[in-house]
Amino acid sequence: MKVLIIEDEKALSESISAYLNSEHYTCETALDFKTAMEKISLYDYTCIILDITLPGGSGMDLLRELKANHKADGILIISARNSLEEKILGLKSGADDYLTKPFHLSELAARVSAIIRRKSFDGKNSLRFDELQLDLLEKTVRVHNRLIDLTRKEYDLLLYFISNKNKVISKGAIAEHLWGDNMDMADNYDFIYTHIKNLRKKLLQGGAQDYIKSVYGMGYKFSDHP
Amino acid sequence: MKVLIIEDEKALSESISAYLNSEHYTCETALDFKTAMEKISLYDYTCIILDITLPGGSGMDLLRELKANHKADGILIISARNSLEEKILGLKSGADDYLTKPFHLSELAARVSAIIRRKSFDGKNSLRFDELQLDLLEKTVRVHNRLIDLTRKEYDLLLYFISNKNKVISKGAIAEHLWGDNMDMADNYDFIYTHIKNLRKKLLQGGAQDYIKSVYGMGYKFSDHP
DNA sequence: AAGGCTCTTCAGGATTTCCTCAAAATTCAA
DNA sequence: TTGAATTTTGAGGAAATCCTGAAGAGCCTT
Repeated sequence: MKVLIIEDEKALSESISAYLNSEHYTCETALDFKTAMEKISLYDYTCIILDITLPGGSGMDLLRELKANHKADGILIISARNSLEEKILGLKSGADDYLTKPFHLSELAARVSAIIRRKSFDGKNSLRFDELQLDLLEKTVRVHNRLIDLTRKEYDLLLYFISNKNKVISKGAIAEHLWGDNMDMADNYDFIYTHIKNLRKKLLQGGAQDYIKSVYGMGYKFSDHP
Repeated sequence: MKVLIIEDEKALSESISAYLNSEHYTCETALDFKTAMEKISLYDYTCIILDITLPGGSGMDLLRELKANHKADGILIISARNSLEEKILGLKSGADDYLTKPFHLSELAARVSAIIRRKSFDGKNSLRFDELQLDLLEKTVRVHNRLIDLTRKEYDLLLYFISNKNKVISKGAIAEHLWGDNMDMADNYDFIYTHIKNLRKKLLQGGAQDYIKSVYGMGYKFSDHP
């Protein structure tokens, strides 16, 4: 799950990043307006954390841009306490949530998590797929209530599969979703093979079926019907 | 499904091509105006990706050309962010969708897929032909709800047949649509024969009729009435 | 610094699909 | 009816794709 942090205070940006990272999110940061615009148009994010009081006041343009492209990304606005309440009130309607500095990182994380749940998972915090139960808060996966220990990439992969069940997913899409763009994979899908293999093994060992069907020459499909 | 990429930046053109390839499209590229014009007048494409900001600004001429020939091809325009918004707005009406650089390859692919669905499949993502049901996302084919396992080429072939039902299709056209122009087949259609044979066999074994009629000296016709 | 965990790379082998080829069958036209 | 062109078919090898285990690289914790 990818989060973009748009915040010019480097120290703050980094601590947010570190914290969310430990909470299992893949974070990217943008320290200025230009970088932020580029990243937004280039990539999809599950959630965007936006400091509305960017120097130059262009935070609002960013918000407008996001709305114009009607991206489905969740947006969490953070701002200094003393900024103009009214403007922010207006902006608030465009965003999904709002937080004034200073704040506890744990609160930020909680809100990010809430936004993502609301946006992507219909307000629930667990996904079920046949015998599999995936808890978004605990970041755990269970088969028949028995815990399966997955690494981060495996968890991401499984989450991506489940949210695209029954669709054939190309390896290009997988690579892009799990690694972003800082990966020049050209014609090398070795690591995908490996992660798929490991995920399969763990699910099987945990007592689940092999939901991951390989579709030769096309990609993978996550489904329960044979 | 054939896609033509008209884009002068070779690197971009190639990564688009690679990605769409992994998503199961047959891609051809044109790096300049002249090549593009030639290809367009020579071949049919399911979708055309057009960089409107070609050097020389002839992207617009191309669009006009396409409209004049009222080809049914779907058109997706890509352009640099800073190009003249108004002109583009005008052009927008002629095209089916519009995307500003830089963009995410998965987003491009999603739009291409949407255009094709809208243009060719009435917005649906599944096709029905008599007893046959073809799902574009799952990439599956069913006869009376029973799954038939097809290879990539067989699937492509069937999709091509269904979208040209009741028309006689030449082997040249088949070759062009399934292999693009990077295949010098001279006068050898053996591989088409083989794939037709295999497709027929699988459909029959799956309990379907033999919809594929051979038209001696002409090609094939996909139809249900005898 | 050492150990553990995760991620990546690599090489091999297994599997699946694709293409080639030649012989048999079919169709068409004279 | 006969012969030439075209299509169908099966078999087998070539090529592409996928899987696997093991080893290396990187990072974090202790």
